[in-house]
Amino acid sequence: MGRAPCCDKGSVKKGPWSPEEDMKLKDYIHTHGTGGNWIALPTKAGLKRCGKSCRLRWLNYLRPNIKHGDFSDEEDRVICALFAAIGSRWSIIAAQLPGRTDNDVKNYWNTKLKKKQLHLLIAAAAHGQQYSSRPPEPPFTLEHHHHTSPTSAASLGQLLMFGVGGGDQQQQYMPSCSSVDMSNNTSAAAVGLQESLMFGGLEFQQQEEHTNNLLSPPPAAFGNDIMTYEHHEMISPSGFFFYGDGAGAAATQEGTRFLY
DNA sequence: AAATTAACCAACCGCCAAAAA
DNA sequence: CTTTTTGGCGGTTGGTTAATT
Repeated sequence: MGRAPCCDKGSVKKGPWSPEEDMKLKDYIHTHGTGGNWIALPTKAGLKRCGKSCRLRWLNYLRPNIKHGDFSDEEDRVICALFAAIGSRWSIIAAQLPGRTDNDVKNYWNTKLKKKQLHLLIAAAAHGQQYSSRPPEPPFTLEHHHHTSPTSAASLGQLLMFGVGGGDQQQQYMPSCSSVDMSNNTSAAAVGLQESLMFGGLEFQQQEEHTNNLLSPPPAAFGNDIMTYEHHEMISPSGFFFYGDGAGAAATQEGTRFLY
């Protein structure tokens, strides 16, 4: 038996929000706040909506200082770099972009940026050049609230990025600490890894099983040295080929191999 | 001009973890 | 300590608009 639904599906309205509903929600929150209880809020606000729906509407659209419209080049770079480092942790990525929501960033990545980056990669391949995308200027901070798995794509990225240069081994593999300050890591190696992981991140996300293989044996068996990862390979269903050669992961397509 | 396809994005769904009971 | 509730997250869907045939 599954969990009880958070609200009566039959009596709540679904679909797009009307201006009237928006007004009701806005007015209520402006005068009463959220009250720390989204489930109870719609009833109090006179809305026939699920609490989760209200929360989403408020966070993604109605709350103040939401930025809509085109993303800047700098925002592109932040998204790409963070995606490479931590994967599809949209809430964390969005937290680095004032006024942007996780939904917004996610949509932007899935519909535009992913393709844009792919085209850049292919264009670079056609000219026999190394792909280059300047990472964002440090410092920015990664708040890490939800630790998933030490072998997840996110952890892989963090491990590779933050593990360079030694440090506490447990923290490298279990990045459940409250924050990781990237300004502490300005080594050329880290920047190179950040760039080279960019396209690995694209597919690593969907390849947890493969990633687990990539990272075996288990973390406890590894030292601080990133070179431990050399010569692990994987192939994604999309045809991209990933491998770690000790200098970072790389992506190839249609027989073209990039070396960093 | 109409039909079809692609792109975009708001919103929903289900899962997970933390908090509360 | 266990169970239930809630908030938050990421993946996905479906409606709308734009572009193409």
